[in-house]
Amino acid sequence: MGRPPCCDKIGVKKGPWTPEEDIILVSYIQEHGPGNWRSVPTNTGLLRCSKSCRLRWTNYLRPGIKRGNFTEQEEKMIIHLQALLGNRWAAIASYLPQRTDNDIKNYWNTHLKKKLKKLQTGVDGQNQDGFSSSQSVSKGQWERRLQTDIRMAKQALSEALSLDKPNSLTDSKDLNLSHPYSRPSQSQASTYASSAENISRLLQNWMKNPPKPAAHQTNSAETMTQNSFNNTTTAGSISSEEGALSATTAEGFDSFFSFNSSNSDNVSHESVSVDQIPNLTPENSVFQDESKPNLGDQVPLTLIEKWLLDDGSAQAHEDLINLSLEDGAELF
DNA sequence: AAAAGATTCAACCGCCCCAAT
DNA sequence: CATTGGGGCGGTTGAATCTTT
Repeated sequence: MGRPPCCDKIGVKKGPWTPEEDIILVSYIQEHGPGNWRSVPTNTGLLRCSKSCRLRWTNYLRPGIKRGNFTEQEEKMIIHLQALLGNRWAAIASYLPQRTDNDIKNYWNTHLKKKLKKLQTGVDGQNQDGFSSSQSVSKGQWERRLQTDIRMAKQALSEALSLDKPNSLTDSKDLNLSHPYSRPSQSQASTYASSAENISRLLQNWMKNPPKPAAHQTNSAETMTQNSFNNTTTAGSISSEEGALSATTAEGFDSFFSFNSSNSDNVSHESVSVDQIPNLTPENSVFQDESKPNLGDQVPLTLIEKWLLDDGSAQAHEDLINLSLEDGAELF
């Protein structure tokens, strides 16, 4: 059985995305919104499979993504969430709205795993990272209690619900709408900055690192009047910390995306409300439908943060249990 | 300065879920 | 009911980059 991979087709391009491809993809999504990935390669002419397009969008081009520089708080959240949820990176990522599951997964595999290993083999007590063993013991106890509570509550709930099918909360679709573990919902509003910001940064970087001779090039976008792009650019190279492009070129590219330069110049890595973006056109607002939990829809996040960062917060724990009863119970 | 080794992370692969037919 | 196929997820890979020798 099993279907052949969607990317096995001849003529489907693999490997790193070029800036031209990024622009094409972003332009298309700006116009049509994310989703219906199957049609993206056909409609855009991109020689990429639909999965590749989706991945590129969700992991890199999607607005509001924060890259690199995980804070200590984020680290702690990831560690505790990983302990709770296992390698369910998408679920973990739902608590860190600005991070992608891929990013978290990578960070876990490259940094946190080692860190924890060190901690386990290291000396007792306070460690260099600020995680104390006593704290983790306390967390461990809490996690066990949490699991037990969830299991009991789940059992009670399902018994109760078996008497009341029509409004059953086991209809996970309804429940998931408000749950942080839920699959991203198209209906969720977003506070993401426009992806134009991402592209703008990307282009800024490209301008900083002028194109190399055409040997590196792939098909160059005909809409661009510039030389062909440097093929090596994309990921990791557009961090906001990178220096500024000359204002004129930045403005030029920004205007290409109906953006003013202040947005792209001042990428704070904080989520930017669509309302805060002066030049955001109605087309851009399609990103409001982007499918990640947003910061405005943050009650569960706040609770779990409270829980993660405050051992003594029994009320937060209770609230969390209440909120995550259904999905949480499935975890154990 | 150069080679070797280590690390990082974007992208791919294969599997699963589930809605549509 | 079974089948199909799109979308999503987690694991893995490998090229690029960084660090050490």
